[in-house]
Amino acid sequence: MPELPEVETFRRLLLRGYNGMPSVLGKVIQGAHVLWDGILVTPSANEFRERVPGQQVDDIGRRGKHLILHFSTDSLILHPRMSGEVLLESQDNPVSKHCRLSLDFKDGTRLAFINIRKFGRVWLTGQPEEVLCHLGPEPLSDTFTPQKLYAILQNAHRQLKYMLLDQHVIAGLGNIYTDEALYLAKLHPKTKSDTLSRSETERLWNAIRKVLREGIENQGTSIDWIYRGGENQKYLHVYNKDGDPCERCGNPIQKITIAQRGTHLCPTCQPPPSD
DNA sequence: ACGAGCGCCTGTCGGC
DNA sequence: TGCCGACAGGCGCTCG
Repeated sequence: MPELPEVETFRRLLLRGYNGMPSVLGKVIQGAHVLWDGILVTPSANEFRERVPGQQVDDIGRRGKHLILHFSTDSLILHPRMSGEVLLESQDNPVSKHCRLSLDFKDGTRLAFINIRKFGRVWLTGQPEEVLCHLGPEPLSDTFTPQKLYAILQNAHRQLKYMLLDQHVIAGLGNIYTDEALYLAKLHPKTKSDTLSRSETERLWNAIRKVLREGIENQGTSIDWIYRGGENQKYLHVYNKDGDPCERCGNPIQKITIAQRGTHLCPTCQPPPSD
């Protein structure tokens, strides 16, 4: 599920508090539960349960699609992958069937990492940079400029869809926002990255930032049963719109497969590359 | 270097 | 109604 805007939404909700729950900042952990061991990359479940209690939540960050809870001595890194959610609730609530890991705070609240499909991953580490160092630049940061994107694209001869989904290249884009950004930029997803002109690159740069910013403003994209939090689904232009008329030209939106992923585009506004 | 295929999981939806 | 296959917002691996 979550791409950058959804994870950023989790971060902001935890910082600000929601659902009648206060912010998690300053909370002290009393107990830790690992309900499915496979969710932990490191350390072992037993070590996790021993190491976490007593630590306090000092800050919450995000890097790409990773949510980072900075504790007194360790950092807890959560990657929701396809079906992950973070839930702040009272310990009086029954534990969700799909809860894979949870923290009980001393004030009676609980942070639950919900993961229907067991694709999500969790790290507890004193060196978060070791987990995150493989990631490409943050697309919304000031240092991510059109010039930087141009250099990245010229450095490879790959289809744009593959390129944008690759977290080593840019951190945070997934299938929805990639399709939306390519549509806004009027670029076909099979276009080879190093064939883009400066102005096409600038269009793509603007489109990436626009779809991510709008996704955050709308608190993420909810799709049917997986994530019901956000409003952004109302504002999608191509994703899951196959057969609908393109808002720009009226021709039907098409769905094809690239990188084993459903890929949505307007074949008229996003003409296929000639090569 | 690049991209296709597959595996990891659980749930929903549509077709028969 | 029930069964069965296709499909799903991610990513790491192998192979050609």
